[in-house]
Amino acid sequence: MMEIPISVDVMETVSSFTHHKYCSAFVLNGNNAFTNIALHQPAMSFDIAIIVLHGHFDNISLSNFFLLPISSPKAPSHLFLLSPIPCLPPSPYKTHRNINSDSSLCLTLLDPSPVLSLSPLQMEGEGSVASNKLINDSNQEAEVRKGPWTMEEDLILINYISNHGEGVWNNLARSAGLNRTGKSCRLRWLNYLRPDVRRGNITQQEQLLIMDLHARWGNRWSKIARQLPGRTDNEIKNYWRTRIQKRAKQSEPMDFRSNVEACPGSSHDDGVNDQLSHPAEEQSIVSGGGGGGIQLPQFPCAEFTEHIWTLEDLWLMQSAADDYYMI
DNA sequence: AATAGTCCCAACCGCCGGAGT
DNA sequence: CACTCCGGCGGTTGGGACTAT
Repeated sequence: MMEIPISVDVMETVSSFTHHKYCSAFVLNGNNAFTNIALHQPAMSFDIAIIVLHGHFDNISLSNFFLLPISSPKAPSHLFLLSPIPCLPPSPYKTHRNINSDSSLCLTLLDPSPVLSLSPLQMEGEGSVASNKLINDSNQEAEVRKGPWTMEEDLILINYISNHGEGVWNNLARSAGLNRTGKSCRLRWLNYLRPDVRRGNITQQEQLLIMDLHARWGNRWSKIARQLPGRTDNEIKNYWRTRIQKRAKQSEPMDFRSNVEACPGSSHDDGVNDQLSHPAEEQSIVSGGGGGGIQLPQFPCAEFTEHIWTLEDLWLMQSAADDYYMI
């Protein structure tokens, strides 16, 4: 992976867009870590988000970007992407001053209009099967696309829903110009793109809750998921099958037990089950609310820092923000 | 470094029930 | 009542990521 240093010129460009009251800019580097490069406000609410793609990405997911807006009560009105991917045709926002002679730096405005022109975000990695199929399909028309969603499709879907809301999914797919089934769009939105989808590892509390609810309800994943805000049935199902079921097969003692026992107030199974048997408390369990004020995470401030935000940090931000805005 | 094996999860498939006609 | 359409659900799987050899 070739790392491209962020030049001062880029910083100036970014800074020129950070005059907005609620605005932030990030560098997303190849290690899935976010470097905050121009944070002017506590990262609780963004109207504009600027993300600089730093380095080379073979496989990048839009969910990485949406970790930013989901920490705010509303989606940002604009999302800028600064990308060192070669840009054709030249963007009016294009900056110069080489970062690399081969790769221009593009500033792409992702306008929330329903019609989205092709951005320069085509990643090399997706150039093979998926996009070839897309091209072929455009010739043959009508053949519905399957398989992994591209960033373009994600953006189209997000833009469309943010402007028109959810509706009849088949109509939505047609109206948005997505060559996908309504089912596919629904699934993608609900399991992945929806702003309130919570990501990150399943916590000990969530694991306990999943096990308890599964004991009660069986494989009713969607029902179980409703008790874990932000978690999808698909995620819980996968988690169960790949972790819990596997361990059960191996007849290994669940490692959560030792951790649970280490937690004050949860010294044995009875206590845990008692706690879980009250739905009202389930909410408090998963949201981490144990009484007392909610501690918002501390964010780096104004000037440029080298502070690295990992995905974990952002997940923490998101959950804290969720709690904050629910007050 | 190369290969094989394993893990994980996004996305698909098929079925079902409800709503509308 | 029968049919169609659609959304929701649970089961399954392809393939990329990761780990072990």
